[in-house]
Amino acid sequence: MSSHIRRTMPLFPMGTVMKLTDLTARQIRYYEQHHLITPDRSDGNRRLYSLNDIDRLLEIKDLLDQGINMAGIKKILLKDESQDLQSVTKESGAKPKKEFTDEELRKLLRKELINAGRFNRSSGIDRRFFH
DNA sequence: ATTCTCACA
DNA sequence: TGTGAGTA
Repeated sequence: MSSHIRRTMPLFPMGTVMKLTDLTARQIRYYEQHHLITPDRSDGNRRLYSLNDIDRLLEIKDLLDQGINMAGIKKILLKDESQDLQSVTKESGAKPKKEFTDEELRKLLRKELINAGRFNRSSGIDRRFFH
């Protein structure tokens, strides 16, 4: 129950998500319009993304790299969502649910703390996870 | 310095 | 989807 909170808690702003996912702000907002992600808003109407949102965006990026268009991505993610709401998936095989491991999170958050204090423009965080 | 919304050569 | 304008 508490892990849900951890993943749902609004944490990072646009800039961070951009670096983490290697997606443009335009894309990230665009996917939101298509209900692929639902980040919370905070103070001055600024988006705050949760770990779930990050995972979601990374999945989208994967699908994108695989040459799948928005239509396809929508189908996949939205269908996957309805499955979660309905029943426990155990019979029809494996549902590709990719989530951060604790170690990955450690790296990301550490990187964040480092970049937080300074004006570090050289991104390339997730180049270590994919590619 | 960052992010947001909106609109389009 | 990119990008620039004008804000908050």
